Amino acid sequence: MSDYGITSREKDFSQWYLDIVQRAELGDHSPVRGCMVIRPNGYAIWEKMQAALDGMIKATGHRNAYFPLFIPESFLKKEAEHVEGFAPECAVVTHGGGRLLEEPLMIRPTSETIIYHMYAKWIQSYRDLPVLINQWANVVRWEMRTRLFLRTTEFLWQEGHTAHATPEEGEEETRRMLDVYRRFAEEYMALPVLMGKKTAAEKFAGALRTYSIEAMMQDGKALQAGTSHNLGQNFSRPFEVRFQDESQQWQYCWQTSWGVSTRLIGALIMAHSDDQGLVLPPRLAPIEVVVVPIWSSDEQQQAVRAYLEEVRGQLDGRVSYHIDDRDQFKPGWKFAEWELKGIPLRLEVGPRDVAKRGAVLVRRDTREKQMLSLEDVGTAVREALDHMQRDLFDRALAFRREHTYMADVYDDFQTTISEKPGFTWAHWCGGADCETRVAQETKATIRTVPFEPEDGLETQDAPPPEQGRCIVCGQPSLRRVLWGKAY
RNA sequence: CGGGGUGUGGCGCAGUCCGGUAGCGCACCUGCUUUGGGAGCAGGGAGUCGGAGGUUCAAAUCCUCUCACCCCGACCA
Repeated sequence: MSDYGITSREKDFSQWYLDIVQRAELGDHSPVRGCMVIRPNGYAIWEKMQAALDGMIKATGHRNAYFPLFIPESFLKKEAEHVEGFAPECAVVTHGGGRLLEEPLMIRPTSETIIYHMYAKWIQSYRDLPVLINQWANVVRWEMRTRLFLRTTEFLWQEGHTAHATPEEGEEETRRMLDVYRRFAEEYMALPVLMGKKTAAEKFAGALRTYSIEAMMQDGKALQAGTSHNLGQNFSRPFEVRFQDESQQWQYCWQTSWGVSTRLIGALIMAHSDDQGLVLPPRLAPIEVVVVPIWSSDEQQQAVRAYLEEVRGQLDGRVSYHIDDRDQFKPGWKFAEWELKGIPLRLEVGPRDVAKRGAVLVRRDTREKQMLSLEDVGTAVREALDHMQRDLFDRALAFRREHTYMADVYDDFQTTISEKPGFTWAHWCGGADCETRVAQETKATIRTVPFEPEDGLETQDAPPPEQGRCIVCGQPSLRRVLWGKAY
């Protein structure tokens, strides 16, 4: 019963991940290296994510727009750090219409440059601010090593780009959207995340500051699940995104950008799924309930089919469901199949249920069975979905806490990092050298620097500020930062 | 780019060392029996053995080159 062609997590975690992607038909390799086909099962999850997040982005005052795929090569070069960070991984178009182009076109790795070029045209006055725009788009980054959903050459994402009159507004926006991502991860993905600041080494190329949400996968590794950047005036200066303030002075805008990508589907898989297949949080499941009718004789089939109409009455308008009445598969086969695909609930309806005027409800995550009477089906299903959503979050949070450690001296830190998959809180002086040394010696990097009480955002589960010494150099440190191996 | 591995019906694999009529399981098609945890029997269809050269009477198998994918490392959401 355990071997349906999925490698167990214990045996080989990354093979398990790839098996889920293939067997649940979420995605597949394309003929082009590193590129991914998102299959209908995977895309349906992305559409659920888009719908929820798009609503949250609009609720915070943003509007959607679309900017082009091609970026003049010269644009990317205008911000020094930005070009240094992205040029090596850009795809470049040199020909069009059979002729060599005068200026090569970069395929966007991200859209700051092209968008801010346009902002410069649109913004004249403080009355034009803030500009709050989001776009859903594809981007291309020529990565060395790819993995379906987690890192692919082309991926889908949303990128928000805003312009403000003051640095305070920019900072506020950066944090607001980070918190939107946290809420989305927690409430829809059932994924607990740690918010915080990125170190200089990990920040976005061209940003003043980068914030992120970090999640723990079942192998104890960290996954950056969303980022929000305070760009300061780093782009508004080279792109001349300026406005006249109330006193007729020309000022450069204060800007932000923020994004999440199809990588979140990878996060979903690695956070919740098991050796039987995909486990989806109900709020992102394309189908919430699959109904599997059971019969043998024709008379039974007629009775069950008639009864199914009553069951539908319980489900219609309350949940999204699918009735799997294919005759070529036996019920047991269907059970396994829908579990593999991650559908949260299964409702079994057979002759015994017709006789008792009931149904059997089974949860995907716990495989717990519940006998229902017909008139309770609608509410029981709704309740089970809510419970499952909450349980997935609680389980993931408990897992993260169980796999989070403290270390005070470097020896201890190294042992913990190498022997215990997970996160480690340890003191750090703030120096790039110490960070680099740890990365080289242990493969662990600083995933996040917790917010301070006065920041207005809280890094849940972070140890409070305290006097300590950097685990590498021994210099004084005022707080522990989060270390871990990352995807 | 470096190290390791794999390419053989749709999928998973054996066969390669030691050259000699391409095989197994699943899936698929037909029929009958089945249906509350991946059904059984009988019959059937399907493969230029990743690609290109070479050696040989003869190549999935030996030699050379090449391509793709996976795993581990260097880059990253």
